[in-house]
Amino acid sequence: MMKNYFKSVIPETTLRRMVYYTRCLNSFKNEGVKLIQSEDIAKKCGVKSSVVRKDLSYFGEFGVRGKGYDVESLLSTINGITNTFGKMNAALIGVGKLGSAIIKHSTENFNVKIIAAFDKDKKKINKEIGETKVYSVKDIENIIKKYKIKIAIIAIPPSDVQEIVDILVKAGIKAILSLALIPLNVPDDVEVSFVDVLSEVEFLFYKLSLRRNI
Amino acid sequence: MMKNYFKSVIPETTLRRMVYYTRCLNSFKNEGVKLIQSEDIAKKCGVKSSVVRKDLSYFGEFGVRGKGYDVESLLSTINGITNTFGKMNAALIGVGKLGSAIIKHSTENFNVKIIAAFDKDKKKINKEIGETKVYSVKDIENIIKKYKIKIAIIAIPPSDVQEIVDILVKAGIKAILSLALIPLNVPDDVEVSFVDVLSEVEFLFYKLSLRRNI
DNA sequence: TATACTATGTGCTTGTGATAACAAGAGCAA
DNA sequence: TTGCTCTTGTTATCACAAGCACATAGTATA
Ligand SMILES: NC(=O)c1ccc[n+]([C@@H]2O[C@H](COP(=O)([O-])OP(=O)(O)OC[C@H]3O[C@@H](n4cnc5c(N)ncnc54)[C@H](O)[C@@H]3O)[C@@H](O)[C@H]2O)c1
Ligand SMILES: NC(=O)c1ccc[n+]([C@@H]2O[C@H](COP(=O)([O-])OP(=O)(O)OC[C@H]3O[C@@H](n4cnc5c(N)ncnc54)[C@H](O)[C@@H]3O)[C@@H](O)[C@H]2O)c1
Repeated sequence: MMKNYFKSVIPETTLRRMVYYTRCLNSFKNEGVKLIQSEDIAKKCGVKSSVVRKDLSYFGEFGVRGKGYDVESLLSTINGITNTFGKMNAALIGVGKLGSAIIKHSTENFNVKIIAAFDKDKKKINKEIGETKVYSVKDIENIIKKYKIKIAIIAIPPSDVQEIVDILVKAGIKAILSLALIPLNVPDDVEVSFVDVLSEVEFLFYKLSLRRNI
Repeated sequence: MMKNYFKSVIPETTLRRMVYYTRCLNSFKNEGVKLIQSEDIAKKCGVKSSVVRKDLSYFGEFGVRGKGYDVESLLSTINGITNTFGKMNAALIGVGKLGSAIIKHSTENFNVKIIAAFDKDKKKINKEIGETKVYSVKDIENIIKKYKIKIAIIAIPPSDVQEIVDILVKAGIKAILSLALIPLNVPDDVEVSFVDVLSEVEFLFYKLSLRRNI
């Protein structure tokens, strides 16, 4: 039987769901659950069980037929594949309202850890929020290189974003999550993605209004 | 020639892009640009021009062959179709760090307007943030009904979310955007969507790590 | 009025993801 | 061992979205 280890390409949708599966598995683990079925994961994540099995099968065979999946071993297998081992260190630029909300949020979430934050406001520099220290933007390159950080979250006003992006790329950042909705100029090997609450709300407005019109 | 007004179903992907198209059009309008081509929109939104034309064609024929689209009339046509006319009033629950960042963000964005915010903290109630007044959670039903608000954003701790969701649904809310990552229990006619910065960051970690392994 | 030109709108192909249905494998009991 | 049950892993099918490529319909110019 051909094993699917690292099939040429894994669908982005699958990768997105993997995030939810690991959360779900962690939550089962914390409840002391040892063994689960694809159906259990599916219910908790709001997808179909066949989707769960298909997704996992992109990486290999981890279950036991007739039984299910061992929670702990499935978790550590996924951690091994993604090389993250549950510890994902990221940087954050802009310790304003939004930035500090994200830092606090990350302390409640056991996966992503913001290990360094940056701001240009002297009043904020050298403060600590939980375990996260706030540095000057001048130190971005030093700190990013020192801690070998590969992913950064940007939560500053749009006008300054590209300038900061250039610094981040120079420092070796390989993926950027921007909360400002302006196009970013980056080399091909740097992943960029955007998150915006209000765009999502607008989308919901469109969806509602068209629903009535059909 | 059959006009496509309200073709049976419009793809979700199209609807998501419509949000970006309208922003793009507004930005062109503000720059004083009168006439544009699908190529212009495409470049600004990072998609292909054929996608733009296909998307618009789901709603009808708005362009002039050999010329392009009239910015202003295309905008008002879309506003007419979506019945939003550029004014999208939403409510927000939880005026903490995240909530107040979103309210501020909405003042910088000319589309979605947070016309009412709610909190349970007495110190925050009756304050005003920009033009947004903060009410007590006890007033949710009254205010939502009074202003006929159909969409709500939830930015409170996960533990209290379902309780608030029930109140919102009872008050007539038809779409909920939650920033807490717990499954919501709602009737079938209520749309639910989630936004989470850290899930997106985890996804980027997975993407990066698998990129190296292929 | 004719001709060249330009960008739209759309039919069609291609690729990708979702879903269902089923075969295969593991455990268990007699 | 044989047969039964249970859940995985996989295959085959369906649905949908992306993108090409061109006919179409409008403008501009002479
Ligand atoms: N995508 C979303 O869903 C979303 C939601 C809310 C806000 N936003 C956006 O996020 C940004 C921040 O919002 P906020 O409410 O936290 O604003 P804020 O004013 O509270 O905070 C901004 C912070 O960034 C710092 N800063 C500014 N320029 C900087 C620079 N060049 N280098 C380093 N630090 C810099 C400031 O000192 C401040 O601490 C805004 O532009 C807003 O539009 C996006
Ligand atoms: N999805 C994301 O990207 C994201 C990012 C950051 C934070 N969060 C989540 O958003 C939530 C809020 O974060 P924050 O940093 O603003 O926290 P916060 O403590 O600053 O604010 C929470 C606010 O909600 C109010 N509140 C609490 N319970 C309430 C209730 N039952 N009814 C009405 N109001 C209530 C509080 O009074 C407070 O004003 C947290 O649970 C956090 O995990 C999500």
